[in-house]
Parts: sequence; C-alpha cells; structure tokens
Amino acid sequence: MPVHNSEIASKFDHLADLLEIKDANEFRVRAYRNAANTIRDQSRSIASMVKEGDDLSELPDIGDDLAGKITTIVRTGKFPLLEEVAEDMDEAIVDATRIPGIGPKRAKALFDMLDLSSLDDLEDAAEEGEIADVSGFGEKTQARIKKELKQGDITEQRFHLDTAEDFAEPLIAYIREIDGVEKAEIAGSYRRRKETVGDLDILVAGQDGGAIIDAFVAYDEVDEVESKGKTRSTVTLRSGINVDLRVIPEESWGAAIHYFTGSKKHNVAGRRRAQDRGLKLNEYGLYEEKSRVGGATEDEVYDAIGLPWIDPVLREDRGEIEAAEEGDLPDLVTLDDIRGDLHSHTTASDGKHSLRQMAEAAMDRGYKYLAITDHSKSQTQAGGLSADDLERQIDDIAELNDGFNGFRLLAGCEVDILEDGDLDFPDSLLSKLDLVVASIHSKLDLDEEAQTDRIIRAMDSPEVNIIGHPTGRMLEKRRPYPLDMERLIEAAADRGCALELNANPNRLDLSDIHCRQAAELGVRIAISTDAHATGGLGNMRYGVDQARRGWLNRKDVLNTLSWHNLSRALKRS
DNA sequence: AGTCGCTTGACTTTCACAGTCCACTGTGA
Repeated sequence: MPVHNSEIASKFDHLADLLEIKDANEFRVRAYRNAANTIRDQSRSIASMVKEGDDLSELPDIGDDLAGKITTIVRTGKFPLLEEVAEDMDEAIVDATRIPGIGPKRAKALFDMLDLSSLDDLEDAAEEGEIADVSGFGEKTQARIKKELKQGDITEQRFHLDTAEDFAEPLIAYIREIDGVEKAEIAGSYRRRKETVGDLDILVAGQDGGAIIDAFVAYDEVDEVESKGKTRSTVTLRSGINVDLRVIPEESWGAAIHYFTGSKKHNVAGRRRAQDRGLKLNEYGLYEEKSRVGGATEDEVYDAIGLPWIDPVLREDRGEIEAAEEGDLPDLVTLDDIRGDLHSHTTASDGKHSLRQMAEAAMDRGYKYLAITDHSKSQTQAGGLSADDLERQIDDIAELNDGFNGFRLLAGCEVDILEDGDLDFPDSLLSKLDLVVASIHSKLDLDEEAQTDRIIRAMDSPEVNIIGHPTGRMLEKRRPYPLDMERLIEAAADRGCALELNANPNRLDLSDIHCRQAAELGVRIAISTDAHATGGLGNMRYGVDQARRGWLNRKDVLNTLSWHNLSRALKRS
C-alpha cells in the first residue's frame, strides 16, 4: 500500500519536533517543517510521483536532500534519520509540548531537571510543587501545567476528518475487493462527517465472515490485531487509528448501518419510536414479536418508524426527528451549490501560489469567483501586505480580470482585528476592495467580554463583510478563545455582517452548532477554505459537510450566490 | 542543515509578551 502524503508530512513534522527539543539549528528545523507543509498541500500522491520518476526537488522547499529522504520513505516506509534521532529521546517530552505555554525548551528542561519519563510524572511533579523549584519556572507555570493535565484531553487521540480519510479510503477500497464482500461502508462519526474521528467503524455485508476477516487483518497497514472472530475484528493501523470491522448478512444491512452510524442519541430516539409502534429495532433488523419485518435498507428502517430517511450529518438528536416527522427537514447545501471561495492567500503574503495560479485553480473547480485575501501589515510573520502592496494588488487583480471570461478574482484582504477592535487598515483603503475578511490573530487571551467587544467593534466598520475563523480554534490543538457567541451572532445579524465557516480541516471554525444558531438569526455564512496553495481550495468539501451538520440551506451560504447577487449582498449600508 | 540560484555563497518569518532570573528567554501567532 503506498505511503500517504500525510504520513510523510507527519514524519517530517515529528522529526522537526524532536530536533527542536534537541535544540538543533532552527533553520534545520524549519527546513523539515516547510517540507512537511509542502507535502501536505500536494493534491497529488507523492508516492505515485516517486513511482513515476518525477523530480521531487521541483516542489517548493524540497531540494536534493529531502527528495532523497522522501524517496526512501516511499520505498521502504522507513525514515532512518527519524529513528536515529528518536532513539535516545522521550516521546513524552513531545506530548508535554502540547500543553499551552510549554514549548520544546521548557519541556526538555522539566524532563531533564526532574528526571521525568511520562506526563503522569509531570502531573505528579506539579502536584508536589516541584516544578516551581526548577530554575526558569514559577508558581504560575506550575498552576497552568496542573490545570491543563487535569483536564486530561492532552493524550486522547482523535483524527481530523481529512487524515481519517487518508487512511479510510484506501482501506475501504481494499475491503470491497475481498472475496465474498457484497457491500462495505464506513459508518460512525466518519459517515456523519464529524470534524474529528476517534476510530473507524466499518460495516461489511457478506456470507463467510471468518474468511473476510482473515483478509481484512492481512491488510498491510494493519499494525496490531486486537481481536479477530467470525463477525467482528478490531485492529490498529500503523497510523495509530483503530478500526472496528463488523460482518453481517446482507438482509440486515439497513438496520446495521443505521445502528453503526449513530449517533447514540439518535439511535435511542429511533428505538423508542419503534417501541411505540410495537416494533423492536436492533442492529439485525426490525422485529414484530419474534418475526423479522424489515431492515434491509435504511429507508425501510425509517419508514417503519414513520419517518423519511434522515441524512447522517443530521443524526445527533438535535431536533431532526421532530423535523422529519413534520416533513420539515432542511434542504441541505451541497458542494455543487458553491460558486466560489471567499478567503485565500497568495505569495504576496504567506501563500504558495501566485494570483494567476490561484485563479486558474479556482476556474478548474468550476468557480465563478475567488477572493484574494492576503494578510494585512501587522501579520509580519505571515508576510502581511503594506497599504501600498495592497493598492498594487488591487491593480494587478483588475488587470488579470480583463483577461478572464466568466470568472472574476475579487480584490480582498484578511485584515487583522487589533486589540481594541480597530482594523489594521483604514476604511478609506478597505473601501477600495470587493470584500473584506476581518480576523483575530493576536491577543487570544483576552477575557470573554473584551474579546467579544473587540470583534463587534470590528464589525462596526461597514467595510467588514466577513469575520474570519470566528472562534480561533484549532481542532485538537487550541481551544476557541472565550467568546459570547450569542451576543456575537446577534451583533452580526444587526450589522449585516457574515461569519466564516473556515473549511480547513484543522479548524472547521464555526462549529456545526454555531452555524445553525447564526442561520436561525439570519446571519449568512461564508464557507471558505483559507487556501494557502492551490490544493487548499479542495478543502471546500469539509466546510460543506460541516455546514450540512449545521443544518444550512443553500440560501444561508454567502458563496452560493452568483457574483451579481453576491456583490449586492456585500454592500452593507 | 538544507534550499536556491548560482557556481561558491547567501539566506532562511518577526515581534510582543509572560514569566521569572528584573534583563532575559521561550513561546506563540
């Protein structure tokens, strides 16, 4: 099985982590991180590029040396340098850097000075008050470590949806080829398109379960077989993700896929309805008394409990059953409804591709428009544009647009919201743009009231069309900054300002729940990829999935509008 | 250390802030 891009990228990132802890040359560390980003952003499979003999050093930030290392990883699955560096290192130090405020230097210092070997050790040391005694550490740091470790979500491993797909899609393709497999599908939160996935639940319809499972555990990414029987098996893949496989007879398919898709609460509600109708619903089928009366398809299951089929993205018991009963299920937005992307970056700031390259990639996706929204001047580390740079970019975009037919680049900016809610550029400049996204990138630690006020003040400017990644969360990595979302959404509604649903699978910010709240108050949502390279535009589908989980219709989503209607919608005053 | 554009060497994100050592370092965006 070919090595996935994400696997190569995380090997490089892992090496960078270890080197950083070892206090290696910072440029060396950065070389690996840059390469990891390049690899992750590639829409083509690096493994297949190696197979076809493509020159990897053509890729940005990849030279002869890294091209060689990548080739080795693809051919052998091994990365000798990483193994060598990891040999005398404690992985727990890497885990400790996930504690906010603890980076490689401090983690290493703590583990060395206190002779620790696990996060549990670290927690004990914090409890005992030993950390405050280490030079460079004090009471505050100790209290923070104690608090973060107590919350306990540091080590729980969930996978972002895109990473899970990397592992799941080849696996399900493999399973479908196994002799005797009639049907195979991934259920669970993966099918519900939840933003992170804990493990993969795979359902197979087939006769000879034993043989099917033998073939399943022979999949070459299987690292460990935890259990293995005639109807079910649990394994861990080398990526660390757990996979549960269940084999059922085809006549149980509908009941089983319904059951394994969940959510648990949705299932409980469904079973209750079955009971009310004198039926019993379980994973094998629908039963009246002792006799089976259905369950071959999901339609049959829902029909038996008096409901139309409900899309998996809605199955959270958040009112979908009542809505189905009333014939009031939402007409969910689809990827085909999307006419363009309203947040992207170019080489002018921290993107990887030019205006023209981004435009062509957007046209290839069938879009009618793409907004270029490079960073503003305060974002120095992201190469933020000066006012002059932005003026020039506006001209460049106008010139490019003259050459396009039926497509339009929108001149925009992702302007920083400063601490007091002022914008990084004056309205006089922003008014020259087609569209303005305003985002927070600094001062993430303000209290709830200040942070909420700050964003609302930014929305007071009539030039601001969209608030970018509104809560600042990074899935599994950074909690949202404290915000009064209700007040924020109301303020957005009052001002006719849209909120972004950032489609990057590391963010998916807004959450499904906030999307729904916003739409209920009439706030439009922009589903935007925040692409930093042409490949990043492909993340749109994750945003659409999230929007669907948030019950959004086509009309709730800003970038389903034609340019003609969008340009009118962007005029706030 | 590694890339890139040039052939032998220049360049690689910058800056504010918290926290502890009150001048400095590490962290995080």
